[in-house]
Amino acid sequence: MQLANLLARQIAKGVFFPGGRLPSESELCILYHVSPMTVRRSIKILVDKRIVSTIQGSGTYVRAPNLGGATFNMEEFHSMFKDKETTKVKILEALIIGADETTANKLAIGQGERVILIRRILIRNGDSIIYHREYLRYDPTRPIVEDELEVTSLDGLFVGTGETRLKNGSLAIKAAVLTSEEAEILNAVPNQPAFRLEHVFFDFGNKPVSWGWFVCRGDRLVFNATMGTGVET
Amino acid sequence: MQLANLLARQIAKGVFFPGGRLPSESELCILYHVSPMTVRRSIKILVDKRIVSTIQGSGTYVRAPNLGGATFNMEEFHSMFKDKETTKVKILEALIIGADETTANKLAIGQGERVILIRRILIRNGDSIIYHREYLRYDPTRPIVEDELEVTSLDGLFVGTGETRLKNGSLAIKAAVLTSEEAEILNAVPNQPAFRLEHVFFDFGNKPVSWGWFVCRGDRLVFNATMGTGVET
DNA sequence: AAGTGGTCTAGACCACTAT
DNA sequence: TAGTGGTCTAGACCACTTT
Repeated sequence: MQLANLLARQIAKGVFFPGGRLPSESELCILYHVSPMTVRRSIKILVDKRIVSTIQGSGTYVRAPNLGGATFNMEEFHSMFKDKETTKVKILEALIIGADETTANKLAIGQGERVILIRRILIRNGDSIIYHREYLRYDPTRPIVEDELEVTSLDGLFVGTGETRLKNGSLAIKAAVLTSEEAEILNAVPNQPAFRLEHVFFDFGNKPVSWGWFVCRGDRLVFNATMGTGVET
Repeated sequence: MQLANLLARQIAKGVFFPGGRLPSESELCILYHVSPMTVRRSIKILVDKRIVSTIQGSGTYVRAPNLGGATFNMEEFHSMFKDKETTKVKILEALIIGADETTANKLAIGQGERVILIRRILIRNGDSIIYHREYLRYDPTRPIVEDELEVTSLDGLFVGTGETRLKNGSLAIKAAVLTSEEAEILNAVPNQPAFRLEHVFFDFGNKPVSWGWFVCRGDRLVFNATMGTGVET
C-alpha cells in the first residue's frame, strides 16, 4: 500500500520520530486526498509491522525499535532442505515400542502403551545435516502413520500436504549439545552447540498425535529477526 | 472480529478442512448479512494468522498447519526480566578499548578504533540469569552512550525509551555453550548448552552504532511458537 | 463470460481520551 | 466537548482465474 510505504519512509527518515505522534486519520485524509478507510488500512499495515501503535481516543504513535517486538521465523531452517534436488530423507528406523514416561506425557497416553518411533536423517549433497526423531500415537484407524512414512522430503512437514487433518501444533527451540549418537550421525564432535527443535501436532480432537524433535548443528543454523521499519532512507 | 472468530472455529471443527475452499466473499456477505468490507477484513485477519490463504480470482483456501509458518517471539526471553521489582542490572565494566576485527566489522569502523565496551549482568532474586556484552561506536557527538549507560533495567532495550533515535536493528539466535567466564558469572558449569542472542542497532544514517549479545543458560530459556487456529473446538 | 479476491470511496456511528 | 481511533455500511471498479 502506497500510503503505508510513504509513511514508513517518512518515519525512517526521521520526519516522525519514535514516541512522536502521526497526523490524525482525518488530517491524513485531507493531506493525501484519500478516504478514511484507506488511511485506516495504511495505518493497520504499520501497526502489524510494529512500526507504530495506536491508542484509541489519543492518536497514532511511532514506536522505538525494541527487542521485544522482534519475531523469528523458520525460513533459515526451512531453507536447509527446501531444495528437493539436492536433499533427501533417509529413514534410519521405524518401529513400534512402548512409550517411556516423557513420550507418554507428550502424547497423553499411558506409559508402556505402544507408539511408533521413526528416526530420520536429512541429507544434503551427501552431508547429514538434520537428525529427526518422531514418536507417533499408535492408532490403526488413522492414516497418520502412513502419511508420516510417506514424508520422504521433510519438506512435507513444512508446506502441509493438504491431506493431513492435523489441527494445531506447537514448536519449541531449545539449546542443546550433541550427544555422542547425534554427533556420529551428523559427522560432528560430541558436546558441540546445537539446536533442538521440538514439535507436537494435535488432531481435530485436540489429542496429541505426534511429537519429536529435529537436531541441527549450531554452526549451521541461525535464527534471524529484524526490528524497525526495514526501509532505506 | 466476530466473523473471523466464527470462521476460525468452523475451521478448527473441521467444517472447512485444510486445502478446502471457503465460501466466496459475496456468499459470506449474504450468509452473515454483513457488507463486503467486513467480510474482507475478517478474512484478512485469518490471512494474517496464516490460517487461510487467498488466491486472487480463485478463492480463499484453508491452510494445513505447517512448520514453516510458525513464528517465534521474544516473550519468553523478555518475561525473564520484565518484573522490575525483582530484577536489576549490574554493570560489571564499562571502558574504552580498541576495536578487534569482529567488532570493527560489526560496527563498520577501522580495526583499532576506539569503542566502548559495556558488560552487564542481569540479576533476578539474587540469581544471575543473563550476561550482556555490548560494543558501542565511540562518538562524543551522540548521546547514545549516555543513553546506554542509563539502561539500568535492560527492559529499556525492550520497550524503547522514546529518546533514542535508532532506526533499525537485527537479532540473531545462536546455539552456544557457556565459556568458563560465562559459566562463572551465571553460576553454571562450563560447556552447558546456552543461547547467544546477538543484536545490532543502526541509527538514522543506517550506520551500526551498537552490537553485542546476551548469554542465557539453555535450561532457563525456550522459544515457543504455535501453528494452526489456536482455537478450541 | 462469470466468478473470485484486491482496492477504494464517502460517508456513518461508537468508544475512548484529552482539556 | 471536541478530537481521536475502532468498526461498519453499501456500494464501485479493477485484476485475475476458471470454465
